[in-house]
Amino acid sequence: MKGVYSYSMDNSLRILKEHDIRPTQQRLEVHLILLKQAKHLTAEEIYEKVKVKMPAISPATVYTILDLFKQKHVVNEIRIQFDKSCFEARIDPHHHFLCKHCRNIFDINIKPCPALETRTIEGNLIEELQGYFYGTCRKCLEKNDDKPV
Amino acid sequence: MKGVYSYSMDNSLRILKEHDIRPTQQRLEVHLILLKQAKHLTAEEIYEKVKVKMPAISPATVYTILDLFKQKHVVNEIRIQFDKSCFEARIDPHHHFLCKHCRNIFDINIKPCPALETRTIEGNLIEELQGYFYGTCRKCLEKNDDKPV
DNA sequence: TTAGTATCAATAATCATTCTTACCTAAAAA
DNA sequence: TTTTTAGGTAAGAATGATTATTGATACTAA
Ligand SMILES: [Mn+2]
Ligand SMILES: [Mn+2]
Ligand SMILES: [Zn+2]
Ligand SMILES: [Zn+2]
Repeated sequence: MKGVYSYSMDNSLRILKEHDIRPTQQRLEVHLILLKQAKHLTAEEIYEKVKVKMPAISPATVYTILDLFKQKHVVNEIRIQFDKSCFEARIDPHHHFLCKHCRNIFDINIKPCPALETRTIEGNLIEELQGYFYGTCRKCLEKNDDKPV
Repeated sequence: MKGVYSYSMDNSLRILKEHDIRPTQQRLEVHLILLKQAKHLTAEEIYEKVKVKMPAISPATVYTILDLFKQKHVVNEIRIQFDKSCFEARIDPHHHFLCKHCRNIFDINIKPCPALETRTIEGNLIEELQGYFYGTCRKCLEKNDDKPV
């Protein structure tokens, strides 16, 4: 993660161009937000952030842009929460953890993960994978906060 | 899988009792359907099947029952499809594959999977996990059916 | 029996996401 | 420059799976 992404509009511009995405203002803004945050944001959260700079934008536009970004592989969509999607600029396959207590979502590194290292399983071609872990995060364990929200 | 489940109402009755679930007709019926199918069924599909025997039942009841079953760990819910959940009677942790072409969902066995063998990762306590794989299944590869639906 | 509790069906409500439509913009063509 | 064209966007309606609510019924324990 460190240094892989830098947070300038120039960078977003370059990345969009590299992926054959016409860089409109709205698309640049959405992409920059994801780059800057380096977090997992819902469409709603992204919409709220874009609206600060572009008050006229609509949620549907954000959804459309995220959909395009997904197809062009400039964002990763995760469905670790049942009721809504999150998006992130990190696109290399990696797993996620959702804490039942604090509801935080963060990346998980499984040391040698066979799932991440193979292209096929039992003859089936893997084009995408998602690993979701649910439980109690380290911080909440320390707080002895055992009951889920 | 072979022989682990048998498909009688007696078996459903026993399993519900073992999990402190009062065995109503509706609950037994939903459970039996999942046992018999040994597949991944949506709430809608389960509802349609229950309705054959119990025409008065409503979708909300099926959702309520599935929710109870989840809490009591007699079913496993998988969210490999973005728009709806599937349920299965198999409750030991295992991964799933969704084929983009034929839309089939099936179990995947990762030989030694560290994720399935550990209770904590980086200090975080894992209480549940889901591994979702997306791509082209063996059968569709054989058919040389390369384009997703 | 009777009060208290749990379950259920039906309906309405929720709410993230998608669809539809009309307008707008920017570049290509003339 | 003017016209054409394609694509992008905003707004609001529609979708559809799931959840909440509610009133009725069935079970349970004393
Ligand atoms: Mn991530
Ligand atoms: Mn399964
Ligand atoms: Zn936590
Ligand atoms: Zn297939």
